[in-house]
Amino acid sequence: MVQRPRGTRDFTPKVMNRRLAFEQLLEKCARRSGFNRVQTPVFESLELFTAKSGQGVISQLYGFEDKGGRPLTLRPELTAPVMRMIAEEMRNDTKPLRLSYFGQCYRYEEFKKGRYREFFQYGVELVGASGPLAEAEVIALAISMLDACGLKDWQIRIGHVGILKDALSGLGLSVDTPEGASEPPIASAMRFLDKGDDKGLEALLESNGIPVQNAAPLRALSDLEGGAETIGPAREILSSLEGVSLDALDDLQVTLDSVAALAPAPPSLAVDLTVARGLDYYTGMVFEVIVPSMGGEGQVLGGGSYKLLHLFGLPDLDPCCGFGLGFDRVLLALEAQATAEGRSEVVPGELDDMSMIACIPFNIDVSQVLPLVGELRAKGQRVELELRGRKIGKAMNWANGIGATTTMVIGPRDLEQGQCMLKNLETGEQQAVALSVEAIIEAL
RNA sequence: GCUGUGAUGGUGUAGGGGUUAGCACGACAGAUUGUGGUUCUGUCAGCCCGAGUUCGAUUCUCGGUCACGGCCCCA
Repeated sequence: MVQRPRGTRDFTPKVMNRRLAFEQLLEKCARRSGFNRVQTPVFESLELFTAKSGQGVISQLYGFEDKGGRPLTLRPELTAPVMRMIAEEMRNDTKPLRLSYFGQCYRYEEFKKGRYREFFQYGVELVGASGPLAEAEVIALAISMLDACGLKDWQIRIGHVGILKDALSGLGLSVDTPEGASEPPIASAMRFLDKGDDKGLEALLESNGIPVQNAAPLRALSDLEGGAETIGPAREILSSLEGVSLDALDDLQVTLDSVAALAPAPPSLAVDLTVARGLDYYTGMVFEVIVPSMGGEGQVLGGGSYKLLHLFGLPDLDPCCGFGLGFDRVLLALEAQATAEGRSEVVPGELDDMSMIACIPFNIDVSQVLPLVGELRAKGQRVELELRGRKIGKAMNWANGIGATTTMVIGPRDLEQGQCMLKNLETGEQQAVALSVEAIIEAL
């Protein structure tokens, strides 16, 4: 038997119902903040992603050539396509742009729980406005979304790549990659700080001619933990270092205050100056959301301020701010939470509007009920018609099996009397109702 | 990139070098030609793929594929 390709998934109606409910919930949040949905192609020019992220990404791309030999690839993420679309289609639109998107992305890598070769990303980009307030809008939306989906166990970590970068370059570490090295000294330093590798950090400072005693304040800075109150100590540490500006820290303070005013309070908010997004186009505030119970694949959302539009000839619109939400991962977290709490509703609202009429023509010609079925559907009712001519007992079983909430039995006797028998499958109550759309809807 | 475990009807599982391969759920049909979720009966449906060892492999060995984990990485 042919199986589905490695790292992909099928979604049955039951699962899809949940996914649609989740997508709609996210979309509603986005719309309330003024974000509008866009969509881009599933495949793009290969160049779009190599330009943004470098040649290194090619190994994880589903790349191919079309019949004209043009190098293409399935998209590995959605930020670059949206930027491309802005440059191509939206140059003259009123700024700032608030865009949301949702779609499949593809990465050729080993997959596991919460990590698939075909995965779904929901995200937003705020383009054409920058600074602490724009950043706060984006973070506040992320918090509102997670709050709305009912997830309880999560924490948001907010940082600012500029702060640590300024401190390090202020000390004299270079942002340029020396010959023969794989990364600039400043990136090495950030990695050592992130991993807690003090020896590596000290060796690095020494080899760059920087007094080793600077390692201690850097370490203290990156070890800072806590909420918004962390800004104070950070300010003290930074003030003790030579040639370091406090502007970024001031901005972060404004962002945090604005977020607190705009969004519900998250279960846990941490200011962490070592939050580093993977790629270097992030220029300012960065943030991520972790679900601790998910272990190694626990990062469910990540974003920040970045500069990408200069690649498309629109440097004036940089920096932008946005985030991507791991649709599959959040759903996994919600499912785990629902299981733990013994709830059947995983996504808020997924069980709403489940009413469905199972129409059972009994010993009559089906054509006699078709107009009624059509009218009920036209009025917005979900109506499923028994198509196999089952006897009454089996038909009831069928109605039960498809999850109908009401059965509508119409037999010869009913036709004579101009009625149908409506039965509520939950309560078992049955009543005769006149054979008209209005009467039936009224009786539901 | 490294590494551990596994693969039996549609689903979940038992078993084991020669078996009518067992059980549960399921779907379908009947008991029940105007009323479901219970019950009874019947039917449907399975040893991942390839090679090797063997008189004989679903079982043992190797390879592949797929699945589930732990690291590394993660736009």
